[in-house]
Amino acid sequence: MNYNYLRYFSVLAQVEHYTLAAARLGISQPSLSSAIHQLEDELGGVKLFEKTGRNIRLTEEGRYYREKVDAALQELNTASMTLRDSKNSAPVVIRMGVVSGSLNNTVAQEIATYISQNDRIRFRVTESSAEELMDLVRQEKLDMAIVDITDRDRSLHFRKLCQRDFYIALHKQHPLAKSKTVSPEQIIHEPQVVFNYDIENSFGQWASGAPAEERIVCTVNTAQSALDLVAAGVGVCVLSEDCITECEDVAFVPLESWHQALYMCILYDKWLEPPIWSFVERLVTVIRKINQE
Amino acid sequence: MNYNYLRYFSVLAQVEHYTLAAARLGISQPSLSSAIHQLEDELGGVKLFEKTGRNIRLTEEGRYYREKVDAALQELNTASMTLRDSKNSAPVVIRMGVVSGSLNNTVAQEIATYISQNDRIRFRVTESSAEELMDLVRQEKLDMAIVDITDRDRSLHFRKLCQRDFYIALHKQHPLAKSKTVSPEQIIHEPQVVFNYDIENSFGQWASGAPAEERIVCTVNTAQSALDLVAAGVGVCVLSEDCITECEDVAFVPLESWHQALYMCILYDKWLEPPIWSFVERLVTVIRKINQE
DNA sequence: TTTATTTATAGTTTGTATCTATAGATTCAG
DNA sequence: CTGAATCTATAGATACAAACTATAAATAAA
Repeated sequence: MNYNYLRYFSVLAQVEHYTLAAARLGISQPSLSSAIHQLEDELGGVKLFEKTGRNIRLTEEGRYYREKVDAALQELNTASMTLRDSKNSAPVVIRMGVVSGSLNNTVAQEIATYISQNDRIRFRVTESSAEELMDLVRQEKLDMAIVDITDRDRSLHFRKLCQRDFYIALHKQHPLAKSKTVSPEQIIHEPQVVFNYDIENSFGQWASGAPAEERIVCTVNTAQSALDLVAAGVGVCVLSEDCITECEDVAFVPLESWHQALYMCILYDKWLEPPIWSFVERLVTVIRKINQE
Repeated sequence: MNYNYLRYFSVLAQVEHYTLAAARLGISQPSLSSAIHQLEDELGGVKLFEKTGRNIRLTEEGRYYREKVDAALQELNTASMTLRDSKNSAPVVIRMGVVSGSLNNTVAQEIATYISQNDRIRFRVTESSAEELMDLVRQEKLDMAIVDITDRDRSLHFRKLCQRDFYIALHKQHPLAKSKTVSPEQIIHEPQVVFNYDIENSFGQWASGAPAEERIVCTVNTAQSALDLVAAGVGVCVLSEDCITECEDVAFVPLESWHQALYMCILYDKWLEPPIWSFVERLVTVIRKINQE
C-alpha cells in the first residue's frame, strides 16, 4: 500500500481520465496507469475503473473505495493541519507569485481566509511579470504562482483558472472606437502602450513575429496607468477583460479572430506539501466557480 | 507523506519503544528512527515522541495524531477488506504452517472466525516440523508459520506467542516418576522416544552436544504415539506442557534447571499483505491473552 | 566507573516509483 | 472504409529514497 497511490486514485476517480489526472498530479500518464493497476492488484484484482470506449469510468467497487479513501485522506490531512497549527510546529511559509494586477479581491480573500483558519500559515507574495514568476518557480524560489499566459511551458505544471478574451483600449476619438470588433491587423501599426511589459509575451511579438519594440511607445506597470495614457491619446493598448474599468475618453473593443486567448493559471513545479497543495485546490475551486456564474 | 510511515507511527505509538517496534514491524531500528523523524519534519517539526531517560513516550501532539492516524488506517483497512470480499476479487489464500500438534482449539477457532468474517479468505494449512516450516517460509512457499523453537533465527521475523516449559514423560514404574523435578543429566542416558523428530532441535542435541541418535530408540510424529510408547516402557520422552494429556501408566515431571524454554512463535518473512497481517495480529492478541490468564 | 541498553548518525545498497518511448485500442472525420 | 487523432497499456531505463549495516552518543543500572 502506498499513500501516493491513494492520492492518485482519489484524483483519477474525480476526473475519470488518465491523461488529465496525471497532468494535474504532476506525473506522467504511464506512472498513473501503473500506479492504479498496482492498487487494483493489492485489492485482490478488483477493477476500480472500467473502460468506456477510449475513456474510463469508476466501477461500483471504485465508487465505494473512492468514498472511503477520500474520507481517510481528508482525516489525515486535517490531522496534519491541526498539528501544524500547534505551537510547537514551524510555521509554513507559502511563497506565492502573482502577475501584477491579478491579486484581486478573490485571491486576497482566499489568502485571508486561509490565514485565519490556519494559525501557522504565512504568505509571502511576490508581484512580477509572468515570465519572471515562472523562472522563480523553476528555481524553487516560489512554491507556486498565478500568471496570465497564452501558451503553456511544459516544464511546469499548470491548473487553468479561467480564460480571458483580449480587448483593445482606444481613445474615444479613434476611428475604430465605434467598431464592434477589431482585428490584430487593424491595430498592429498603431502606437502601442504596453502594460506589464514582457518582450517574449508582448502582444506585438505574437501578432507580427517581428520585434514589437518599434511600435511600443510607452510601457507601464499598472493597467490604470496604461489607460491614463490611452485617454491622453498616446496610443492603443491591448489588455485582458479583467483590466477593463470605466475610464474617461477610453473605449474598449473586443480583439477578434485572434487565436490566442489569455489563460489565468496557477502553476507549480513538482510536489507541493499538503498545506500548500490544499491552498491551491481551494483557489482553483473558488475561482472556477466564480467564473462559471 | 508515506503510508508505511503512518503504519510505523501507529505501532511505535502503541509500544513506545523503537527497538521493539522495529522488530515487530520487521524493519531495522535506524529505519524506524529515520522514518519517524521524517514524519515529524513533514508535520512542521512537531515532536510526536519525547525521550524519558533512555525510553520514549508520546507527546500531547503524538497522542492526538495517533488517534487520527489509527482511525484513518482502520478505515482504509476495512475498505480494502470489503473490496476483497466482493465477488470480483481474487480469493486470498493464507498459506500457514503449524508444527504438528500445535493446531489447537484456539488457532482452529480463529481460522474459523476469520473465514466466516471474510468471504474470500482461504486457508492452506501445512503441518510439519519447525525446521521444515522455517525453510518453507524462507522460500516464500508459506506466508507464516506457528512453530515451537528455543532460539530465534535472525533471518526471519518472530512474534512470541507464549513460553512453554519442558516436561519428561516417564513410565509410572520408572524410578524418577515420583520426583518433583528432573534434571537433564538424570535422563540423558535413558532410552528416548522423540516425537516430531528434528535432528537440529532435538533435546538430546541441546543437552549433550554429542549426537543424540544413539539414545533415540524411536521417533514418531504425534505426541499421542510418543506417549503410547512411553506407556509401553520403550523409554522417556521430552515434550512441552502443551502435549500433556492424561495417559495410562505415564507420569509427567517438569524438566528443571534447563536454560532453554520452548517458545511458541508466529514467524514470517518480509512484508505481509493486509489480510494476512491482520490475521497474524488477531492470533497474537488472542493467544497472548489466553496465556496471561 | 564499568557495563548494558537504547536512540542517533553515517555511509552504502537495494528496491521501486517515475520517466521516455512506443505499441495497441478506439473513435471520429473525410 | 481508410487515415488521423486520442487514449491507455507495455517495455526498458533511470533516479531517488527507504532500508540495511556498522558505529557513535547518551542514559541507566550495577
